[in-house]
Amino acid sequence: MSVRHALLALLSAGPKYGLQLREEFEARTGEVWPLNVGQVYTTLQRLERDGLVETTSGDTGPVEHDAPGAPQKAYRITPAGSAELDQWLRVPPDLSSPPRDELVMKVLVAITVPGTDVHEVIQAHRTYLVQLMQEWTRLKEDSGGSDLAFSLVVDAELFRLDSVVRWLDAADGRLRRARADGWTPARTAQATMPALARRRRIGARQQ
Amino acid sequence: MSVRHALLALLSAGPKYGLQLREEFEARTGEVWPLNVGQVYTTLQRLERDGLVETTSGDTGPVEHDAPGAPQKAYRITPAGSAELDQWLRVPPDLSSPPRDELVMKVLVAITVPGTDVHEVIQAHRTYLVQLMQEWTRLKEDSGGSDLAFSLVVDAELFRLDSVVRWLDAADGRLRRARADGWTPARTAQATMPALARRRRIGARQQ
DNA sequence: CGACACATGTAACACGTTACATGATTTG
DNA sequence: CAAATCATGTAACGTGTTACATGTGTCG
Repeated sequence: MSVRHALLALLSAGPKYGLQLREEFEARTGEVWPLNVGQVYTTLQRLERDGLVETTSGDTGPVEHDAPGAPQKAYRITPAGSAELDQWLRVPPDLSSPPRDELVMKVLVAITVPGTDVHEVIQAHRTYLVQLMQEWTRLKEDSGGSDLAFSLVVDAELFRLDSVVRWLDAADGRLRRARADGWTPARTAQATMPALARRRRIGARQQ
Repeated sequence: MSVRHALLALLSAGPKYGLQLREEFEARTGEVWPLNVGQVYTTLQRLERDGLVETTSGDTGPVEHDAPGAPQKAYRITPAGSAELDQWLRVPPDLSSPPRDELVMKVLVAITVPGTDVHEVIQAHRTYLVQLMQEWTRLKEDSGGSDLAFSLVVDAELFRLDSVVRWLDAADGRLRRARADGWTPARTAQATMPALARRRRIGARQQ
């Protein structure tokens, strides 16, 4: 839902066409978040279908020929689109359950995969993350803060990566402590066995 | 790609069937990350198609009738599936560009939407995030740390939310400073105008 | 002319969500 | 038996990705 509204926002500053939206999107995100063109067009189609956007055929230039395939098909935001955009800007994303994070998933899952050293997995990812942070930091320093959008996006990434590293450390400690308390993956697997499966196992049907 | 491998991981501890996978997935994630059943079945189909998983029709129970629709269709991980899982556990997610974050997008976009007070938008989200963190913290304390998976997932969410709050503060400061330096959204919009659009505007074709 | 950049699309796929349909088994 | 639960599946849609197809304009 991010791209959809980002396009709306770009259009709120004036009518634009497809490729232009792609380039402005990437400029606004410091060239850090690439956006493939195909998605721009399909998203624009959906926005038009939903009445949030309309094509200005003849406004930014007298286009007599409605011939299909004619270049420079400009889109303009509608009042409904502006309202939708205002809503989106102020309403916080997903109040419900937190998004599934792939790295967190890996650690959670590594706990119960036989023959897997969770500590080793955690450290491997930690090393990689620290390295990534160093690269981003270097890029940020090289830019000298001249590009506001770039600085903001890189900052966001650095803060995020830092939080992941700190979580990995916390998780490592938590797991070490749990193991010291005599906790084993098998015990958990048993404990989390669904009530259903406990009552009525896979093999229960056999004769 | 998270669910796919998570299912593989669950199967690496022994054959399981659809609903059981759903429940074990949610148990492993402290009931914080719900998983809809439909996705389990379609993902299993894809895993089977890719040879990472196979159905054990007759292993966990003598199922003479291969009648379609028969309950308890158990899946077993294949050697190829184990290899894939090992890979996934150790390879860090997406080395390339950072994921598009919706909240970051909102702030970036709010800068250039006419009639929008970025500071106000930032503060609105900040307030909400702090409130969310308090709720998660309360839930964590209530659980008393007895559920390892729950503690880990909530920790991850708390670290993440904290990093977002700190980014919002940094962004607010950065924007305040930029504005003090005479920076304006319009200037940026101009500066980030793609070379293409600068050379050959929307109206260039008229005439 | 031929090559290249601009510009718009479409097709196919992966993943995720919600909702619905269909059997089988258990339980009141 | 009837209702609830268990279990598997499908349909439709949104979003995102990659790749390809198709025009149009410019320029050497």
